[in-house]
Amino acid sequence: MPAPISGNAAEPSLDTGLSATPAFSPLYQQIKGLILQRLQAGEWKPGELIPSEIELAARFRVSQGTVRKAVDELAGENLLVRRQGKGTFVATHTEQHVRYRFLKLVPDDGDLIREGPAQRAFLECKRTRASAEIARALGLRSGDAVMQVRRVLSFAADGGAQTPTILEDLWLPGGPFKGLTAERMAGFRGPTYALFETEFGVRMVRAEEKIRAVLPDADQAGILQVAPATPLLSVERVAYTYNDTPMELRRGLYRTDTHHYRNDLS
Amino acid sequence: MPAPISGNAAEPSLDTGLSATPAFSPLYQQIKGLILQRLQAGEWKPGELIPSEIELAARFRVSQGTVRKAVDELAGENLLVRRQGKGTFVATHTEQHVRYRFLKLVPDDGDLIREGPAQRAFLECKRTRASAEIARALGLRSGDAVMQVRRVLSFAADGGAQTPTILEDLWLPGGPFKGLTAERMAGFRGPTYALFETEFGVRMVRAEEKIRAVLPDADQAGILQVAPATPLLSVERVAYTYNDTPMELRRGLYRTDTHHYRNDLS
DNA sequence: GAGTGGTCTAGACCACGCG
DNA sequence: GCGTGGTCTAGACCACTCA
Repeated sequence: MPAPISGNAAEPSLDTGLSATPAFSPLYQQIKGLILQRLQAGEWKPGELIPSEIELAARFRVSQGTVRKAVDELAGENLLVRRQGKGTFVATHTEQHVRYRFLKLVPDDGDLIREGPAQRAFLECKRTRASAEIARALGLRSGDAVMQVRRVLSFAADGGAQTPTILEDLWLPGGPFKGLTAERMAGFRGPTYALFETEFGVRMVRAEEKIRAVLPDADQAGILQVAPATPLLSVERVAYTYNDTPMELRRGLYRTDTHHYRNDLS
Repeated sequence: MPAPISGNAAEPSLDTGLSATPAFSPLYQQIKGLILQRLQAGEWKPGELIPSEIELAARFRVSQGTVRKAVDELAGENLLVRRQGKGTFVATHTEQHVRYRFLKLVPDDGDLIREGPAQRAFLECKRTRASAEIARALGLRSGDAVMQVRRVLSFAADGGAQTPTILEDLWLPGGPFKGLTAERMAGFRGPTYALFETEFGVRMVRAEEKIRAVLPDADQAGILQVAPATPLLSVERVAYTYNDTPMELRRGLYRTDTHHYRNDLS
């Protein structure tokens, strides 16, 4: 139980060699950092209950209000989930009441009902070596081992027939994802990121997407059952775990004839 | 200076006819509502300094901490901007150090420098009547007066030549935007939403976008100087002012050969 | 130095979930 | 009824801005 600072009021934390700016950091930020460390270290695992504010306050030798502000920020970043009367939990993709937290493609008719969590078909799951481009995105070196997955998501149209709507290629660093197979992915109930959490201990925290309009090649058009001249959304995503470490590169092709990519700006 | 509640602790606010649930609302939420009212009423205008926390606390008969929490939330929603040592200001699109807060199209080479705030050409600005579709999006009735604007944004390519990249059609309710002309828009320095603020008193607070991949018609292809078979991003935006009132419908076509739509997920 | 927002504390009470 | 997070208060001190 490290006492993060000495006095009562905040002080410039550790002195970094060149102290151009004293780099004042509020106490609650330091507490936030300490909590983050424990999350990264896997001390508190996704879905688990973390110590109560009062206990954390005692442990860190600060007031409950200071812990509260640290936890507030972490909850705002979707790393923790507060539940009044129960406690504070490590956020998870498993039972996140919003399934598909990162999937912004929604049916045109505002039906959020999501007719069954989409049908997934895994076309490929192989171990390969990272190209320069893939390596750069994942923070690896060219030639490093990576897992490559290709899958198709189909959504039920009006009649109930499944329409292939998303074609995705995933690249994952070979180390953490050793042992990933199409069978394991196909057999898993729930979001892919939930599988990554429970089976590989990798929790995706945030992601960046680059979106373009493109035409599919013959292969892609065939898989998505569209004419070659059909414009599609190209969605390139890099997903990060704790500490801004990239852990997934994903290239998706979205049909937008019955769905659209929805984004809220503020 | 209305005292929002009677006692010391929070109480269920006004009793709504059917009191199925007492609808408990924290004090700071009520304060937030009161501040919002004043913002909507234009009592504090964009860019202006609002009263200090201490004065607001006195005015509302609550503690500074309660005002602080209300202001914190409003700042989080980009309605207010806090500046330490100076005060709290009403947010504005004018000098928002991030120009183009709602424009997510960025050059492929991560250069955020934004080579000159884009060159704008206004092709049209006319008063028309709302179609059923436009009316629905803007919360009007079919046939109501609307302003319709068509413009092209061009960005400098490597050499320095301007490349037409965005073709946008805007629809605005005729009432608030009476007197809008292409000349006024062309002559205005700064973001369009800043013009709306200073010239028409309409402040855009948030927006929703629906994105698809499409092919341009002959007209559109000509304006954007692309082949007819070039896939483009279709970005349909509804922008809202206070109180979730829609005030703009915007349909954009984005070229994505040198730029991409960037989105951060968390 | 005065005024503003920012941090930190300590204590009280409330709403919620659960046994 | 207990423990949790949620709200509210009052007061102290710190960091920043500007005259």
